[in-house]
Amino acid sequence: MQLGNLEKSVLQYFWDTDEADAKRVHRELADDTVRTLNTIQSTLDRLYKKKLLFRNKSGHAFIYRAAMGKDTFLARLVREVAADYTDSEDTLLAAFSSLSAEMTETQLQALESLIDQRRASDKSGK
Amino acid sequence: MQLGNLEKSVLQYFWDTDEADAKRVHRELADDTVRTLNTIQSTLDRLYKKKLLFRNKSGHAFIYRAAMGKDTFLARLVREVAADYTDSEDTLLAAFSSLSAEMTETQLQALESLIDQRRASDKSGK
DNA sequence: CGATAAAACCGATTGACGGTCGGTTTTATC
DNA sequence: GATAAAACCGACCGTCAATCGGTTTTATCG
Repeated sequence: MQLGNLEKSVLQYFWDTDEADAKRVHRELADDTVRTLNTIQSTLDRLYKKKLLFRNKSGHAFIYRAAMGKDTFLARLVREVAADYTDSEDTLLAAFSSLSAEMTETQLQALESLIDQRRASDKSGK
Repeated sequence: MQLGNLEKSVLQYFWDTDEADAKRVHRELADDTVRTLNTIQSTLDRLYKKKLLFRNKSGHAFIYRAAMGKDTFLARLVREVAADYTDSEDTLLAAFSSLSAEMTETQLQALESLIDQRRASDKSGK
């Protein structure tokens, strides 16, 4: 899932903002001095077709919202990238292993507590 | 660093093969029935300009070799992808954290031994 | 040293795809 | 049913990988 710059900005926008229609995105997105509302609409539509945004109509306009959280999306991207370069089913581990080679001790520790948190939430919630 | 399909195949080839010239890559790469030697040469050149392959001349031809191992490259890609979506300096951790949410207990354990290995090699080697 | 063959290099073309909009059609609403 | 708002369509541009024909460079050998 390779995205263009505007697509990235818009997605980012929806990770900070629950929902918005094209007009609002156009108004609030940082550097929209140049862009037309139409451009924003196209981008919204492209992201919708890529299933990265949900939408439903309200009055005249579609209201959009992110289809998944940033974390989920990031994880998906990373898995995708890794899958492009590893045959094994364990692309996750492959990605981790290559990354861990560059981590500092502090980061390794942070990672360990991440793992622990993960286990804790498995036990309690759900 | 976005790569096309042929570029990926060629890179993959050089992770299995120490060095080769265009002719050999063309001959040995799986589905080269269609492609011209020229196409391979272009791709080699593109990868060279992207600094993903080294090369030096031997006789008429350039001999190419991978500029970095697969793991290093993968790590770089993952960091790049993550950096596109996180402001923080800690894109590595961000990527890890999103991925860890999807890992099984077995994988978590594998990850932990990875961390230990990493520490062990820090102590001894280097 | 100059012919020759091999390979590099150059440039053109095609196909995707994102960004950008103008213009037309659809549609909610009064 | 008129109207205004928004969706939708289609076109064009820029970028980039893939592809390859043709020209230039160059290593080598007689």
